[in-house]
Amino acid sequence: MGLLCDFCGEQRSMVYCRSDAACLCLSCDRNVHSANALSRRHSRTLLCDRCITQPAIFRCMEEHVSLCQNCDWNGHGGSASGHKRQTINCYSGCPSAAELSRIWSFFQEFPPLPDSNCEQGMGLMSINENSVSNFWGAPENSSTIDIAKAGKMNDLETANKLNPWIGSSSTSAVNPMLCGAGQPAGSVDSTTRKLALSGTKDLGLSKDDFYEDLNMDDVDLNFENYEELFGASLSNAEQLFDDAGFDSFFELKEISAANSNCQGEFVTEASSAGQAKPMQATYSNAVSADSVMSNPGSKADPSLCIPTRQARSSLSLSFSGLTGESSAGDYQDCGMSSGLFMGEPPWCPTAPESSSYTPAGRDSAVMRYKEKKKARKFEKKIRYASRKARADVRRRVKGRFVKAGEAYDYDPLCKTRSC
DNA sequence: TGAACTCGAGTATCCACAGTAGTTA
DNA sequence: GCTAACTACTGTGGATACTCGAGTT
Repeated sequence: MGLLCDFCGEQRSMVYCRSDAACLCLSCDRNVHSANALSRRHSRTLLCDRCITQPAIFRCMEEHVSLCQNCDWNGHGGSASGHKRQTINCYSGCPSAAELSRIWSFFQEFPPLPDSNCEQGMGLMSINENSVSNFWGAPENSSTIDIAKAGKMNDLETANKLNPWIGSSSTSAVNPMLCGAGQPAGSVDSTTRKLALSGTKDLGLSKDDFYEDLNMDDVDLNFENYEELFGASLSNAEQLFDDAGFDSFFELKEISAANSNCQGEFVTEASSAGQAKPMQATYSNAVSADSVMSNPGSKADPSLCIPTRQARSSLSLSFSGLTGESSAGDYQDCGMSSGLFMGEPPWCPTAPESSSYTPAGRDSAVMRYKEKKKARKFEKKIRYASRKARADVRRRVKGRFVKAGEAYDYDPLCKTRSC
């Protein structure tokens, strides 16, 4: 990745495609992602104007630059800079320049492209309404309030027109904080996050929908030993999860808080390290939190994702203060939104109810946790729909595929062998 | 208290075969 | 450099066997 387009190597790269791990100019973006229906699903976002390697998360309206989380924090001061910032949404499909300008209200600020063909090409783009899937809610919820204030997205109908992601009222603009482009260290203020969450209710989305999309269920899977992992520091972590709508964590909190003897080093560390610091997850056994939070179903190296049972028993997940070692980029490939770990402010004052747990409450929480775990969907991503279609109709004997023409005991097309 | 047993949850494996990727002529 | 032919590999779903931990006897 670099300044020049990874595809043509000539034009200045402007957008980042996580699926391709490529930085592309607008022209090549259109060419590459109009090739087929699958490529049109790739979510892209702007490149950081400073490092030109990471997907941008925010647009600084004061400096007119797009910044990734790293550059926003390191060179820009994050939210502390006081600059008015706008969240940069992901998009998919082949939006036109006009549509991009509606997704990104600042799009017109961009200097004219050196190659006029690019802009011309952009004008030829079209959004494929059927080629994209929903990652998250509508932009008026997931973007910053500034958009609405600016009157760019204050009309739901207008927003829906821009939104091919959720059926008839969908958007192609997705908050990169929540989309697959990765979740860098967060400087999204809590207000924004709460707004985004409250918006889910308006859209008919539940919190379950939210954390399912963010693979939080997978996190549950990894953290079998949640009571040990979270210990009694839940009062802090609770706020973060609560902000993000993770009621499962609230349940964990209830369960763990009932076990008052679950005190770890982490508690002391988190409380003394100062609440202004974003947290960093660390493993005592050198397994990075990144690894743990990343795709739990990975077969490539399970040991990196899911510690052995023995190791898990000795694990202590530490949500301590932020250290400079943990860059935003470290989290960008996490299946889970790292905003959960890097949000600002990371730790809010302890919730008043956190100190009053009863055995009944614990039982209730355990029950709810088990029910939710039972109802959890283990959906896997289908990479080849054609293969799935064939497998769906392929005849089997005791679950195994059989050669065409041979006897079978299961026909998915008629469910009974008699047919 | 520890051993043996049961139960449930989760995971690995198997199968055929179309499609993809890489190599060679 | 391009094309065709060939080989090797991948991924798909359902049933089953297996492992492991927790609970019970």
